[in-house]
Amino acid sequence: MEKRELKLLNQESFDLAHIFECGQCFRWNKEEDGSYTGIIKDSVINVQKKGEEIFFKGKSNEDFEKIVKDYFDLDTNYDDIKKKLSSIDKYLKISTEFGNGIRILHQDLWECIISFIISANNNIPRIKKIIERLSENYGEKIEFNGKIYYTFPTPEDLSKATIQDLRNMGLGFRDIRVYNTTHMILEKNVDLEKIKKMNDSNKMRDELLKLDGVGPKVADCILLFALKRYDVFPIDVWVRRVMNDLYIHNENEEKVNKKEIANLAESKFLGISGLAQQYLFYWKRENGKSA
DNA sequence: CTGCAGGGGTAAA
DNA sequence: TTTACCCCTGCA
Repeated sequence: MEKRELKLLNQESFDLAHIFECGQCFRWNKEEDGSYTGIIKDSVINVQKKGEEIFFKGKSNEDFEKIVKDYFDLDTNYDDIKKKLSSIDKYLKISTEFGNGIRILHQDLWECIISFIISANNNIPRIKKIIERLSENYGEKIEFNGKIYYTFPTPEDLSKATIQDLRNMGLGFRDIRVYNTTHMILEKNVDLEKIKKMNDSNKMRDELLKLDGVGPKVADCILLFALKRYDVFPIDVWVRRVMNDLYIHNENEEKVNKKEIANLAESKFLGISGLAQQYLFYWKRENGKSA
């Protein structure tokens, strides 16, 4: 493990809070100085922004620059995306301004699958705690700047946990799902490497849906956050709320069916509905009903 | 202090 | 289409 540093200048659209707090990831934590520290595969990384400069410091065995560029999706031009989205209507215009600096992270597929299985009918603080516990117990230890961090466990490592072990770590009814999915992936009943090479979003989704605990919403989150499928549109309670408030106006929000939302998203959001969603979702969540 | 709803859904009936 | 689900927090 070696210490690494990387500095970026004039990086368009890069806001730490908006990236890490928009609900896409669970393992980044804010430091007292305003920077964020997190784990990307086997690397610890601290990100700090000072004016126009962004500093990445960390510990890694791999090509640090490559990891950062890939994970933070630096080859995608978000100014173009915002321009395109804000031309749609006033809500996209407001929300892309509000969420200026959001980027969709390119997360590890395996970690993303387990994380979003855990997210089912759960809240963010508890999701984060559970993922930390899994990492502490089954991941690998890394020391950085005097603190101890843990990588997210590999399928091999996590397969050592029994269902009872998982229950003891607070997964609740999700224990059996994580257990089954871990073993399905380990035994290549579902081959993650094969999924990464696929082109058709629908075929990828079909593969993911074979995993225990992966339903339509979780599958779409995985497609968006780990497989860079910007055309998918994960529909959860928040998205349904936002879409109803802005476009559908049904008095009984719970009666709005998913198909109606999906059709609306597909026709309206120019083939990048996943990105549109992140802006709308983040904007509405941070502003409550007043927005 | 106790009770209870509800949280980024899914699987099973 | 409806229902239970583990655990935790916030609030009456």
